[in-house]
Amino acid sequence: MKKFDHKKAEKKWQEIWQKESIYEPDFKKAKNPFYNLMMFPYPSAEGLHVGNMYAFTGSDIYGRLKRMQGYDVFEPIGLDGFGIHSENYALKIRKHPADQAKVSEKNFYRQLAALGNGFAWNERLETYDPEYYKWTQWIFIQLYKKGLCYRKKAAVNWCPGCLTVLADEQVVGGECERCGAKVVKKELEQWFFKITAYADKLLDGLDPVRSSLAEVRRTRDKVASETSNGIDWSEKVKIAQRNWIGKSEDASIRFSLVDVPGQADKKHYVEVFTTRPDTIFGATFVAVSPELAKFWLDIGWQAPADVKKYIFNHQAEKPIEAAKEKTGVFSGISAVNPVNNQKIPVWVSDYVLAGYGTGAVMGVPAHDERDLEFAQKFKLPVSDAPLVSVEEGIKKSGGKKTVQFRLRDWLISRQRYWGAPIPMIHCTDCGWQPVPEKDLPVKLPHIKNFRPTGTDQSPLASDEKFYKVKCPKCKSWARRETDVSDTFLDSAWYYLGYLLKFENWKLKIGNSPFSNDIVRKWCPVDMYIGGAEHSVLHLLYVRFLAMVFKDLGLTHFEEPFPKFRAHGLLIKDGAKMSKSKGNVVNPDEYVKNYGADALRMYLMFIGPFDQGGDFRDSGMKGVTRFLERVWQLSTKSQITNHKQIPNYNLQRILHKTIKKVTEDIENLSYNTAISALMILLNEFETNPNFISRKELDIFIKLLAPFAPHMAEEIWQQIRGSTRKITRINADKFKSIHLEKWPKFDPELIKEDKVDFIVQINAKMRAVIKLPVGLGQKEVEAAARSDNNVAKYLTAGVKRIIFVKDKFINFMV
RNA sequence: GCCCGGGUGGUGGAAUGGUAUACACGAAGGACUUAAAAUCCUUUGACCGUAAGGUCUUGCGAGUUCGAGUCUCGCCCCGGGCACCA
Repeated sequence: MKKFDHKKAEKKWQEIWQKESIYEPDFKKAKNPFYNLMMFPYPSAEGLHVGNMYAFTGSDIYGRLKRMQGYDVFEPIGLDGFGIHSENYALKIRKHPADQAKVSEKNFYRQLAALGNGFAWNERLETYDPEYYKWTQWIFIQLYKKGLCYRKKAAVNWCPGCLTVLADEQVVGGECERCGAKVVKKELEQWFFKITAYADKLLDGLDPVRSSLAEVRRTRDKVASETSNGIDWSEKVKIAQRNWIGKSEDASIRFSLVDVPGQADKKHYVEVFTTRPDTIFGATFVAVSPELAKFWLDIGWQAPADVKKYIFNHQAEKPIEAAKEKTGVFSGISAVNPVNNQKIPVWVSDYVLAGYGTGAVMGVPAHDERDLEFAQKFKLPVSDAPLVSVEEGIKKSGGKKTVQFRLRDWLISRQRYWGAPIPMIHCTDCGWQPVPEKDLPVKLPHIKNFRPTGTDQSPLASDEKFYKVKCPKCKSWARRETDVSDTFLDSAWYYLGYLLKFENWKLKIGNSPFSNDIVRKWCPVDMYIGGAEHSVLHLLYVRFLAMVFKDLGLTHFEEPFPKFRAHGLLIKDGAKMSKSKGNVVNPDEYVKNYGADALRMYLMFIGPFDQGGDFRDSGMKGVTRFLERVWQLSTKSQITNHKQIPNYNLQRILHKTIKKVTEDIENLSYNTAISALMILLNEFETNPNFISRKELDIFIKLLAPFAPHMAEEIWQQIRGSTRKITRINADKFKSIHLEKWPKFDPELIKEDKVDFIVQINAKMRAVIKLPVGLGQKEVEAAARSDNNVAKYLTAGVKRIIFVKDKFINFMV
C-alpha cells in the first residue's frame, strides 16, 4: 500500500482551498456569522515560532468545528508588524525596518500558509500598512476630541535599552517588557489615553453582577453568546485584570500642620490616605512622598538644607526597584492627629508612593509592617492605642471615604521610528491641533536615520520635511508631533480592521468606519484565543477602546470579546524555549519531515490546550503512526464496497466518539479528543470487516479539524479520482471542511450491559457484567453467586449500599 | 508577603465522589527480514504468589464519607502573576 505523501497532498489542498475560497465567508449574506479570532503575531524575523503554531492550530480546530456545524466562520490573519519589537530586530541586523518588514511579511505568510489553517486570506492586514494606520490615527484623533487623550508632564517609565518611554503595563518587574533593560523614572511631557476614566466600567464588565452583555444582547444583531454572567473568560485572566485595575475603598484624613517655618500653625494641612482608619489612634508619625514634598517646596516651604537635599535626590532618574531599604528625613514640620490632638512628626520618605492615594500616609507602626520597619529604623515611638471601628475612625477624624484605582493612564507616545505617527500638530499660537481627518494618514517617511536618538525626541524630529507643517487652524508655520504611538494601539482595534479590509479600506474618513452593517453583523468576536501574557496589556487596551467606541456611537457593543480562552505555554524537553538555549523549535523542519497534519496533531495531543505542554521529538512518532494507519485503513479497497454488517458494539463506540470529540473540541480539550479518535481507530482495526463507508465517512469528518489535508485527500479519493479534482471541477468539488459535522444518536450510545462493581467493606472484590436497569435484589443475588464475593460474605451482612447500574457495597 | 495554577507509572498525560494509571511514548520479548529500519503481535505501576488471588500506590499529614486523585483543614515543593498600593 502506498504511503501518504504529505508534501504533495498539503500543497495541493492548500492551493485548491484558496482557489475555491472555501474559508472566505460571505460577509453580507452569511446567516450564522461566527468570528473566530486568534491573537495575530508580530512577525519576528526568525520566523514563525512553534508557540505561534500551537496557538493558531488550537484556534483553527475550533473554527473548523464551527464551520462544519454550519456557521459562517471568519478566521482572519494578519501581522502586528509595527512596533519596538520588529524595529529592534531591524536595528540589530542593520536593516531598515520597512525593508525588513517586507522580508518578514513574506516569510511569515509563507509559513502560516503551510499550516493549512482555514484563514480568510483576502482580509489579511498589516499594522504598518498606511491604509491601516490611517485608522489608527483617526482613532487617536477621536479620543483627543473626546478629551480622552491629553498631554502631561509626569514621572514616566523610560527604557534605557529601547530609548523610549513605556506604559506601566509594559514594565514587568521593573524591567522593559521588550528588551529587559532596567526601566528608570524620568520627568517628561507625554501623550496619555485616559483609561482611568473607564476603570469602573472595565472592572464591572468582568463581573457577573452588572452584566454588560445584557446590553450587547439587546443591540447585537447576531445570536448572542450563551454567557449570562459577565464575560466568559479564563478566570485567571479576569483575576489578573481585576488586580491590575486594583480598585480599593479607602479614606482620606486631614491632618493640620504645625511648626511650618514662617507660617501660622494649622494654616496648612496634609491629607493622608489609608485603608485602615480604624488604626488612627495608633498613628505616631506622618510620612509624605518626596514628590509631594517637592510640591510643598514649590509653593513656598522653607525647608532645612538636608531635607531639600533629600527631596532633590529623589527627583532624579532612578531605577524602579522593589522593596529596598527605606530611607527618610524628618521635615521639621509636625502634624496634629485629628482624633486626639497629638502632635506627631512629619517625615519625608521614599517608601511612600507618589502616584497612589494622596502621596501621604499616617504611620501606624503597631498595625502596619512597613510603618513598623520605618519607625524602628528611625527610632519613632510605637503606640499601643486600641483599634476602633472603621466607621468610627472616619467619623472621629472627619475623614472622607474615597475610591482608589491602581490603574494609571495609558502612556501612548514613543520616541521611536517604527510606528504610526501621532496625528497632532503644535502651533505656538493655537496650541495642539489634530491633523484634519482628510489629511490622514500622516505617512511615516522612509528616513535614513531611523535609530532612536536617546533623547526625548523621536528620530522623526530630525526630518524637517516631516515636522515642518502649517497649522490647520491659523495656517502659520507649526511643528508636527514627531513621536509615534504605542504598538498596543495598533493591536487594540485590529479585530475591526479585518472588517474594514473586507471593504478594501474604501470607507471614507468622516463616516464612522465601524458602525456599518458588516461590523454589526460580525461583532463582537465570538471566540478569542490567545496567550495569557496579554492579560493586562492587549486585553485591557482592547476593552478600553471598545468601550470608548461604544460611547462615541461608533459601535453597538461594549465588550469586544465575550468569550476568551488563554492557551498554555509550550516548553521543550522540560525547559523554556529560548534563543540562548538554542532549543527553539522551528515548525518548518517538522512540517517538511512529518507534515503539517502530523505536527498539528502532535501539538494538540501533547497536553491540555489551556495548560501547554512539553515538546519532545519522540512524541511525534505516535501521531505519525496514527495518521499512517488512518491512511492505510481508509485506502483499503473493501471499505469502499458498501459492505455493511451490522455490529452494535462498533456503532456504540462510533457514536460515543462523535459525542466525545464534539464536546472535547467545544471545551478545547483537544488531547482527549485525539485519544478518542485513536481508540476508535484501534477498534476499527480489530473489526476491519465491519466498517462500511458510512462509518469511515464519520471518522474522517471527526478527524478533519485536526488533520485537514489528509482528511480532504481521503474524502475526495473515496468520492472519485483526485486527478479530476486537481484540475478543479468547481461544480463537483465540495470540501470535507464544508460538510456537515456528524451527530451522535443517543439511542445508539446506550449500554445494554454494565460492569457492576462489587465491594466488600468498600474494597473491590469483583466486577460482574450485568444487564442495565437491575434492581438491588437481582444484583445482590448475582454478586453472591460470585465465588470470590461469596467467601467474604460468610459472616452476616450489616448493611448494603447500592447504586443502580454502578456498584454494590456489602458492609460486613 | 498576597493572588492564581499545578504535583498521578520510566516519560507526556486520562479519570461527572464509585474499576486510578485511558491514549500515546519508551522499554522488554516475539513475528517478518541475510540484516537493519518500518510494520505487526504480546507484556509493561510496585510488591507477594506457579496460579487463583492478595497487599500497597495519585507530594506529606489529618478529616468528612459505605467509598476520596477528586470535597474540607494544615503543611511541603514546582510554575505563573502582583508587590513599599498604606
